Amino acid sequence: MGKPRINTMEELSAAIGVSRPTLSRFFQDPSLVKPNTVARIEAGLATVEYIPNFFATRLNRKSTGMIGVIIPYLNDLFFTKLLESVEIAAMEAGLTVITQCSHSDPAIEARAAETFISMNVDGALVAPLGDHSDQAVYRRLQSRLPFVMMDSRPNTMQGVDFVGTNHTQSTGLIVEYLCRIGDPPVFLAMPRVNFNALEREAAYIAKMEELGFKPQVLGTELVNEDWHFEKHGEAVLNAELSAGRLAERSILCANDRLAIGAIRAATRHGLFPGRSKEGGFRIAGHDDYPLCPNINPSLTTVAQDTDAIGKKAVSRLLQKISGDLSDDTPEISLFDGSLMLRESA
Amino acid sequence: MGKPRINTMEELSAAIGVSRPTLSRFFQDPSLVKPNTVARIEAGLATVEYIPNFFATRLNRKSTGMIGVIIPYLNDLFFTKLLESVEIAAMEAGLTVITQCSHSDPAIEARAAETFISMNVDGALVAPLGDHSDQAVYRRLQSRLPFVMMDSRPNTMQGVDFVGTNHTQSTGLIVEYLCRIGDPPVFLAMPRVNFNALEREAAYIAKMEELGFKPQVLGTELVNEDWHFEKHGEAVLNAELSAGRLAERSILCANDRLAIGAIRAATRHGLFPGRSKEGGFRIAGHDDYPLCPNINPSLTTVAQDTDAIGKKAVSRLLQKISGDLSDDTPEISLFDGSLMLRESA
DNA sequence: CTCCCTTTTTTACGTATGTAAATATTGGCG
DNA sequence: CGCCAATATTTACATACGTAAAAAAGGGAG
Repeated sequence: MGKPRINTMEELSAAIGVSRPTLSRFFQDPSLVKPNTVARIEAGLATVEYIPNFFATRLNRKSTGMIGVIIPYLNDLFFTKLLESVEIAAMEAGLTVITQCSHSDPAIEARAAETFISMNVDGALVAPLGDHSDQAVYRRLQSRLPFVMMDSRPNTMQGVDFVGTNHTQSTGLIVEYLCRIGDPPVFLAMPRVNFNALEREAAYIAKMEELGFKPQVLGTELVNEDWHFEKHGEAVLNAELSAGRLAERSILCANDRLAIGAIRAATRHGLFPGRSKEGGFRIAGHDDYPLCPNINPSLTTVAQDTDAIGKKAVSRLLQKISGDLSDDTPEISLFDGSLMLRESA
Repeated sequence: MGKPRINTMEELSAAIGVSRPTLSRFFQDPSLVKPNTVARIEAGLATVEYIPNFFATRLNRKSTGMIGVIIPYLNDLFFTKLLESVEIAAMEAGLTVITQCSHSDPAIEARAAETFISMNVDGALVAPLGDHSDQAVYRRLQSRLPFVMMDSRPNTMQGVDFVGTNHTQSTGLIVEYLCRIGDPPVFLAMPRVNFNALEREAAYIAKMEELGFKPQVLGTELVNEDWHFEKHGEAVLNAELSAGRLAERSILCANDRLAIGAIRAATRHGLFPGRSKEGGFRIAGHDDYPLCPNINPSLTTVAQDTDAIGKKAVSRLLQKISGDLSDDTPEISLFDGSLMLRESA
């Protein structure tokens, strides 16, 4: 529209006849200004086009009202769900979220951290890359601002606030289910690049032994260089089936994307995993990837509570930002997984 | 590490004995400073921990070196791929990317636009929401800064720079393929909330008529309120198959996620779409969603060149930012789709 | 009408850096 | 040794707003 554009608060002050400090207080919190004056300001604002400068606003405030969020990958609906949950929670708390993606590159992750520090964000939330990460980056953030890790945690980062899934519980749950209904599962793992995958593998082994079964882990060797989860799952199971193995077994995949690939391998061998057939060939996953209900067969899995994780991460960060912590012991919040029974197991 | 922390350039100047303006020039571009001095500064920087303040840096520059990017959804790997391409291209151009997601909410989209203006970003790239968007938001951005739309474009926004797919070509390509190899396809559409879907529908109809076939469009009525693409595709095809229709037809879905749902519906009716069976039941999609190769059967589709779209959007935006345009006619860049022949059709 | 309290305005300074102009320094060369 | 050019430093001001203190204005109660 043709509203006159006003660039600074000074000009605005002149235009609507209210002093600049009063305007400043109005933009921070209208309740600090007398209702009568508020009305005058709002009437004036309706007349012009003015947006306070973001940088000038933050330059001399004690709090920027921003938090930084780093996720490792964009092309994974799990992180995307987590990010959505975080962004909504932060928005409800009135925070501006600056999201950065590492794109699988530790150097980019490090740069994102620098940016956050440089922006004086009130706090940072990071879902780390796998092994590759330079953990000095996390320690740096940890030492400079309120900091919470999400999803997975390097085993060398024990003194940090963390929010994630209890993989011992979640993996135990599905191992127990698979053992209860049919054959004890083998575990389709992946190359050791992901902390969570390792935790799940360990949880699988522990639960199997607890139940008196012999654990069996597959797929820890790299299949091809720039592998994707689905391709890896498909390749590993395909090799097994081609060798005449596993056709009557249950297969627990370290995550759903591996399972999607495994299902494809099975289908190409004429096998249709399913729980209908007692004791027969079954495939299960972990995470409850959004597409699980929509594939053939739909994938039995154990859901991570991404929504709870995102909300908790934000609320914990806010708590650390506000500074009213009874003690400064790092808080580890682990949410239980829940069984999603579908067709595949 | 125990490096002393230095907060301002003034302190840094005192600490390493180089004047502040020189430091300022050094941080903007070391080549503006004599190599000898550069060495001295770098030696000093290695001794301390200093990061220039992001806000102060941008406050008084003519260019902030930032661009804003808005995408409508996070939980869709198509947008995620596009965003990745954009972020990488921008990074290579030395730009800081501020990403905001609309989360299907026009109010959030509008707020994101305000944030960009308030941040003095050098330019904005937006993939709009569907119908719901308040188009005043786009016009506002368009009038205030270099602005390029991506992916889809409201038909009322004709005077804007746009980068996307040539849906007439891409849809025509797969319609032609389907007609050539077997039965002319019916079109599985979706409720009219998405501009691209409409373009594809129109392209389908045009190509069918060109080839002398009668177009048939399904699924334009809303199935349930908070529908997802997969569920919609599944529900629509399920209804048809249950009514004894379409079992021998070819089905072209407006996008791959609909197709994934359609395949599931087919499977549950004992139908396995495939191109092996000449003239038989087939399902095809549009987009080349990353999971297409991994489902059962793998999905034949037409790929959007998200990488080219992202790169072009960034380069066009840079061109507008630099301001050296021979004329100011909006540029419309449409990339062709390419056929991805897989198992389903 | 005056006093007192609340709110606003005025004034002034702070935030961390960019930027331009004037001045000083340095190095190379004749 | 001295001059010129390149570079660095000094000085000063600019960016747009936050914030605090002092002064002024406004409004209600007595």
